[in-house]
Amino acid sequence: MPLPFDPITEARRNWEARGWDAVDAMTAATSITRAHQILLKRIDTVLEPFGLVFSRFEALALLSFTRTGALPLARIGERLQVHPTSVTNTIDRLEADGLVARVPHPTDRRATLAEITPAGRSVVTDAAKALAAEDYGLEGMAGTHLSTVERSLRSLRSA
Amino acid sequence: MPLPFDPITEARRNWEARGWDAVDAMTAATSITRAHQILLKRIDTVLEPFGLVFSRFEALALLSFTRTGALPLARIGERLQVHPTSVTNTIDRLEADGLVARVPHPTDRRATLAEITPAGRSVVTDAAKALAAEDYGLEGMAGTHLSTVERSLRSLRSA
DNA sequence: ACAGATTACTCGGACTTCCGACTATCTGCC
DNA sequence: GGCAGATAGTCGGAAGTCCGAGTAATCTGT
Repeated sequence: MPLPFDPITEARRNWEARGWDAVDAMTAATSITRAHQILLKRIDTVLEPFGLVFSRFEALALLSFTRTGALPLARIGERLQVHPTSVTNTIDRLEADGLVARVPHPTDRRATLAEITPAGRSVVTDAAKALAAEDYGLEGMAGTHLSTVERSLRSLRSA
Repeated sequence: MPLPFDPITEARRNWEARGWDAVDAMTAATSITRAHQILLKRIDTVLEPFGLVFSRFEALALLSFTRTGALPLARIGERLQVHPTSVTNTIDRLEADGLVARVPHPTDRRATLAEITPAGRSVVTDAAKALAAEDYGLEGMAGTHLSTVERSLRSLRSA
């Protein structure tokens, strides 16, 4: 089933043979794309028994960290770096499962707060343990590489 | 518009304060997810004038590297690590735009080859130049980090 | 030779994400 | 005050990905 060679190493060879530019950048971009594919699949597999996917888990975790357990949807979108409509969809699902509740913002009538429920706290705690037990899908990676990746990618997201 | 702090650094702080495990793995996983979001958006923006998205560009580039300019769909899926139905969809789009053509496999009547057209070769060459000019969306990253990321992620995809 | 397993591709459906557009509300500035 | 512009959330639609299932063709073992 697995290929007898690494597709990215092979792609790099082709790129170089063709004389195309920015080979290092291409290789890095492709690596990040593949890593994301693999990671998301593994994480969602772990999360599946909890009725979650990664984006919903992230939202739930974020809410669980707040002082009051609630946040306006717009703030969730900023933190998770996703489009407002994605937040609406995410919260819709979490609300349908009883893990969060929409409550009106006390002073701003435009805004809606998503508030984590006791069930939500319970689920997110269990799910976090399950993910930690699987190293968030990164089991194949040496520990030193974990912080290296984070450090190297920091400049990308700050830009 | 931009947050006054790094959401991932902030998340890490929360994880630690909560006493959750595998903090390094969580941070790395989240970093990869965000990097992918940013990257894909930048790349697709560059590719948009060519009527491409990254997955279609990758397929086209792969075909352009083959000896005959053609490959069975299944082989494309292996190389790009995507589901067979995604390949069908990708090739559908490329075919509709006249960048590839489906031709029957000469000896295996189950298989279909996707063959790059002259128009496809022209587009992929131009698109590759445009992407290289933007460093594949990785402009914010120092050169040394590019190979570091690729090396660190290699163990993940081989597993 | 031939039945069963495997492989290749496609279709329909479910999900997630984004964009554009729209309503409601708030804010700043004259 | 009041109006222009920004901000909050939702809806409809487009696109991409995956999974399960189905059809067709090829391969394998006895």
